[in-house]
Amino acid sequence: MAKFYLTTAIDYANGDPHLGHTLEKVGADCLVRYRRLRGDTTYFVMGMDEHGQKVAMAAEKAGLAPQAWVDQISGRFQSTWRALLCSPDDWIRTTEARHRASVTEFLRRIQQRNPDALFVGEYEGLYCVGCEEFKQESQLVNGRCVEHPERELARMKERNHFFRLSTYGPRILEAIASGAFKVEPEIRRNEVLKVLEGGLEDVSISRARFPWGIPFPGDSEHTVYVWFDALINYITAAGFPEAGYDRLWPADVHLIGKGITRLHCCLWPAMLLAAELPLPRQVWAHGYVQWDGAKVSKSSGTAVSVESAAARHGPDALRYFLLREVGLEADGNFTWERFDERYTADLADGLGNLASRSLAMAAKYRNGVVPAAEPDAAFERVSQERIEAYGKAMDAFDVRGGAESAWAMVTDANQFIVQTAPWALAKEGKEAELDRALGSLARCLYRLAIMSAPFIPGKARALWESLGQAGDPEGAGWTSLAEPGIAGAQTAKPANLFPRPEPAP
RNA sequence: GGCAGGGUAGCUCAGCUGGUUAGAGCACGGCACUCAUAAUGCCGGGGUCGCGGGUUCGAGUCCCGCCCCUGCUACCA
Repeated sequence: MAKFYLTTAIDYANGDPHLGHTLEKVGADCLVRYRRLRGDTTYFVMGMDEHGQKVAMAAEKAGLAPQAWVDQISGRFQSTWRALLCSPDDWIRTTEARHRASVTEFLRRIQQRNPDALFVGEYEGLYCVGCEEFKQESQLVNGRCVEHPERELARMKERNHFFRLSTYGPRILEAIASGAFKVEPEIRRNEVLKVLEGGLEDVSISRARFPWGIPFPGDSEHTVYVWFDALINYITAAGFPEAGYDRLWPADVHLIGKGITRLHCCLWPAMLLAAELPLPRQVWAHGYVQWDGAKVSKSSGTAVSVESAAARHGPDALRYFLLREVGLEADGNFTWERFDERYTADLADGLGNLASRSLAMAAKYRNGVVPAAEPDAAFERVSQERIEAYGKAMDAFDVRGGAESAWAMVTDANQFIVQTAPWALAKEGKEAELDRALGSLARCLYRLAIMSAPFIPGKARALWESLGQAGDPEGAGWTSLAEPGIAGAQTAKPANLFPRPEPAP
């Protein structure tokens, strides 16, 4: 049994969750549920990044102390993911004591094992007194701060702790080349390789003026730079520095957004190398959800809220849409029209209706009991092909392909129904053939309940129960797909799994 | 500007090392069926494959140029 430790990016606690965050959490949950189905021992972590200047400012704006503010935000994120049927094993927050201990120990470890990796230096940059922060060249307009164009930027120096990132490029490059550290999808790997080949620069990892952070070990005047702090969460959640963290660490996958690829593929591995800890096996950087073609982010206020999207057709439907339509590779678009089309076609008229008609026939002709008959050979053969394609796609994080393969079985089944016409068999008294047809359909629904579970866990379970099965479909395990044990089961027609939307007045 | 990826039916996308009339799903139109959530099945209309050159017996598929889109271009997460 393999171990599968998956993390998602911890979200920055300066605003509410949006659809962009949602894709990642739901995508991760889908992968984890699939691995569970495969029999892996999974460990799935989500959480919050709660330190840093922007959080402190957001708290101040809200009239709250930082801790009170992040408590509130954290609760909001957590309940949002729970409502979307995510199944994390842990919820990590960077303001927790365990994380403070982890960051402190992580830095001490570097200080002990590779003291050269850390040094005190001068950070020099353009400082905006209005914002009270350093500005990057790229942030400036006409050489001025956008927020305070009336002020002159001051060239200032600050004593900082630095991390000698520059020395780790070759080793990271080597880890990627050897496959020990995988960066996916390919487009992201190419980006990272380019950066590494171009050489890394040292980075400052402490801040002197931002009290909302973890004190820098040995220098209480400074706090740990928020990214250095945040990245460590992945190993904190594994239990570091307590004994036994290596049961989970290294992580099998860090699932992140493409915008933070560099931090996860350059800075984080370098930090781990400096601390002499194993690198994660893989970073997967997904694309973004766009709203009508425009980027969805905390800065664009026009975007759909997660609540309204989930309320539209329920949480299962939102998960399904994001996974089927956007997926984890490229960017994808969210529109109400498209969402409604997918919902109606794939869920209501597709899976929902298939379950409805199949179980109605089972009830009508066999009192709901699944006949123990040899399944239809052709239908069975196609189903095995779907299962294989599904597994192949899901293994490669291709959730779109996985959903496509699973839902192709819906079409297969509908075709099978029309071809065999069980109602005609019943009329003609062809009992053996009717048994075969109904038994084949039950097997198909059984498989669909399992294969759809990573996407629509709530509805998959409802289907599972209506098939007279106990527990949840993931628990049935991968091998039960090949040979569903459903003959003799007492089924019941479920309430509409996916009601058709009311026609607009 | 540099680097990377992409521009194929109304929409989302497949099209491997070039080869007969360019595919799928959704949407749309017609027919069939009645077990089902007026659902399903079958058939069909629909594309100058970004633009212009070139190589070739033959090019979405290779080469050159151009246009457009997206991402990255390092201490905002």
